[in-house]
Amino acid sequence: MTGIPEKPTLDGIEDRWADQWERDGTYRFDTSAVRDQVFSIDTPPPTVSGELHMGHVFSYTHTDLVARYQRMAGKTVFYPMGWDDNGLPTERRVQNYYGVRCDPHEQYVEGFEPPFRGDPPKKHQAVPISRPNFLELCDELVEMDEQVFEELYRRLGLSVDWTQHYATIDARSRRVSQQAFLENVRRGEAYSQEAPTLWDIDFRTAVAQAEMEDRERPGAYHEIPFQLTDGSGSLNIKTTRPELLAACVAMVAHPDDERFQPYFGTTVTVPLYGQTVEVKAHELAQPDKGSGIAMICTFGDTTDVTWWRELDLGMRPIIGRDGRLHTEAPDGVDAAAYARIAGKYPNQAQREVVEHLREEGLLIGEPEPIQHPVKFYERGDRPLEIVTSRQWYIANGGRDAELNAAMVARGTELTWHPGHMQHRYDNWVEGLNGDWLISRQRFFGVPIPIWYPLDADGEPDFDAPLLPDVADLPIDPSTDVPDGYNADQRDQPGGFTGETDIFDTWATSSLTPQIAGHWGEDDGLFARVYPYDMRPQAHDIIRTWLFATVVRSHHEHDCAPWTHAALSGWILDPDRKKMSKSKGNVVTPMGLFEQHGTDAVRYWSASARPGIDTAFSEDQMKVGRKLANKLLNVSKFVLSIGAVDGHVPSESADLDADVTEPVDRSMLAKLDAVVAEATEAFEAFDYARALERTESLFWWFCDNHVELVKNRAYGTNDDTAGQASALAALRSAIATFQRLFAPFLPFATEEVWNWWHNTSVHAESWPVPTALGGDAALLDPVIEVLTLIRRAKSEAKVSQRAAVDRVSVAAPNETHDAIRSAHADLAAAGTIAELEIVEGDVVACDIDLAAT
RNA sequence: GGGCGUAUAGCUCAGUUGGUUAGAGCGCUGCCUUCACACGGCAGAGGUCACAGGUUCGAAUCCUGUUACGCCCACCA
Repeated sequence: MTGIPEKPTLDGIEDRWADQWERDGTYRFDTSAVRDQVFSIDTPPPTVSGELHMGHVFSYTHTDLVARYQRMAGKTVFYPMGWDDNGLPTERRVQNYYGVRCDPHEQYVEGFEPPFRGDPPKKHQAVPISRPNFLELCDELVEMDEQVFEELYRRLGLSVDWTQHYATIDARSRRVSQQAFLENVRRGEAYSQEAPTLWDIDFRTAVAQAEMEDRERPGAYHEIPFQLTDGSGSLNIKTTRPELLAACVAMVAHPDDERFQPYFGTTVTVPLYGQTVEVKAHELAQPDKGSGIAMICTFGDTTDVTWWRELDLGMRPIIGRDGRLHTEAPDGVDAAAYARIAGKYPNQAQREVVEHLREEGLLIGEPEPIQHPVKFYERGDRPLEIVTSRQWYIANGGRDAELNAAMVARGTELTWHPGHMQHRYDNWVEGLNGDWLISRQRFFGVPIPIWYPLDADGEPDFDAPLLPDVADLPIDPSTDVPDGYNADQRDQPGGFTGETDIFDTWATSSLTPQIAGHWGEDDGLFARVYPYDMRPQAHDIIRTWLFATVVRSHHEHDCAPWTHAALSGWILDPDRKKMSKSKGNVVTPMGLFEQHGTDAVRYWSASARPGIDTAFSEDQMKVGRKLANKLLNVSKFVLSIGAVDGHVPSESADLDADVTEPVDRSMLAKLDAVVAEATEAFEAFDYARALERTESLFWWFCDNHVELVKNRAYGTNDDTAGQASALAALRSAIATFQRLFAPFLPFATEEVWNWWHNTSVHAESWPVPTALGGDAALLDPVIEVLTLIRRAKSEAKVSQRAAVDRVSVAAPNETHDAIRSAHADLAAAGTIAELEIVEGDVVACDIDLAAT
């Protein structure tokens, strides 16, 4: 208990209380709690990029509001924190920070010193280093970044239990990730397959459907004739990718398209390259697109893959993993013609093919420019190609209707906030077109824990993978050796070989509930927190993080991973565009914390309704600052009345006996209603509503009720019972407001609470309505009269303290009792000598100002 | 092409099952240097609730349609 300060201030309270909370373990999870007492949160692990941006502040505050409410409402809150440091963003950051690049062919260098630590010059050529050296640098940088992040999150006032923390690349995450995958393999939910796959030619890795996005790109229709092999004419196609003519394996048109029905089953010759292909029918062919008949190539797009599979066509792959056309012509393709494009990138090959077509007179008309959507890896710079390779998949309902229905059903088990976000989930699940591709041909990530036996020729047997023992996890198959083999049998005929791929980052982060809850390591803890109560996250990763987590939970635990999914919106800049670095309009949170105070920044976040994209607004932060300041000052004022040496006399427990005045009971009745509303709102995760109701009554309380009763509270009228009533009601109200605001303004409320308590406000119980049964409406006509008196003084341009000789209040009969009950308070608040009440249709005042 | 969301004061937004004169904050105007707060207080001006129909005694709220903006999804020939 610090007592009431002479001059309350918000300056410096963040560091003081953040340190205190850490010392006291205020937010520590009680591991002995039973499940019913626990509120568990599957916190999003932010990508550790070295800086916190406003989007983090915004959404993490939302989660913290709910966590703080639940804690005060009596729950033990499991609020862990994770860092997502696994995957491409870290690889990129390591490359840029140290001026290196990973080349698996390089030899490991003991004690390697990178050329730079931070900001290599722009013209610096990245130094190739081995994979182990690269991973060491990843670990080093991640550790530095995480320290910076933790400081920022503490400064934001998150009530996280920092002892419950994890990183998606740490040993526990690797173990959980590998163990869950091996369970998937054993149950047949995970499998490897050689198949056409979306492929980023720059990152040289396979890409999942969820990481793919459409971008509008210019292209052009090239009209090209295919000669019928019986010489009876030609069929013309329009294609945007003439460079794939050499990969053509068939033509296709819609089965009902009368223009092409006569040709189904006949053959044509591919121009330039001479291979003979058949004309096929398939419903996916669209009669109104292009010329109505298309060529099928292996592979130009995902429709080609579908056609190839369903029509059981042959394969003529021409694009390699490096994005270049193969140097050798595929089967049946004219080698001399192909030589002109061999080894080129697709865009170069296209120019060459068009030139070639022109030379041969096989281009009908000029290419017709169009804008069309092209698939990109969301982090990539060049269009995705489709390359055949062996990859690992987890069944997610993309190929199995029954599983798909089960995944949709899991979505209905969740309570979505806001509810309409479920549509996005349904949309995504129902639109899946394949299983979840989890293997990546990258370096920094969790290794796929699999080996393959090699036959006498040294060829791996992919159908009989060697699995490690769960007790040995985590493992790295590139250095660890499977049971029954010796290290020197690695990559030898009759020996074994390790899987070189790693898991996609989502394959690990889809297990955050299991990682944070110590699944497979502390079953008691896991049972206390799982399924979690809440998954907070951004709505743009429903199709990735949210869906993937549901998939893993469905397979492993046969339930939904949480009961509530709370989706937060985005920050928009004042032009209503999504805030982004490239636009140069990102503001750093630390500067805002320092300028406005953390509580003020949190206030801005808290005033945004759940799931709604929200404009960045420093004005809102100023309002929050004002609110925090007001809370300090009104607390000081109220608590100072009747205080001794800055200390408030201990509270009487018996409000019923102390609060006797109808006016005071009316105020507490209004507060009761707000407590009920705020509680109801928080139970529905609507923190913004709770704030708005609380704040609205708070200002009314400061401006009206305090002003009305302060003279009685001072005891200026020698009304002892009235004074006791006023003081008890004021202190009760202040105690309630301080707790109602605690989730929103954790620093300011802790500051004022400690003036008169020895406990943390964040460990206090959430307010419940009093049992006084006051008449909430009683004060309304009273305050109306007070406002009229103020208006009269304002219009007369005199001070609000100016004395009034006489006021005649005209008011409807039914309000007379109420106004009479506040007669003395009104007279004192308005400095009125004589106040009379007469009948009238509406409340009105006739005021005689005293002569000055 | 399918789906979802939003549209209320100059700006940012509330408005809970349809119910008197549509609310708040910021900004703006005027006033008060008041003994909790000038990082303050009091008061005031400001709205055809996107548009068009419909249901109803009564619509910002429900229904239909239209427009604008944003987002998600979709097989890109």
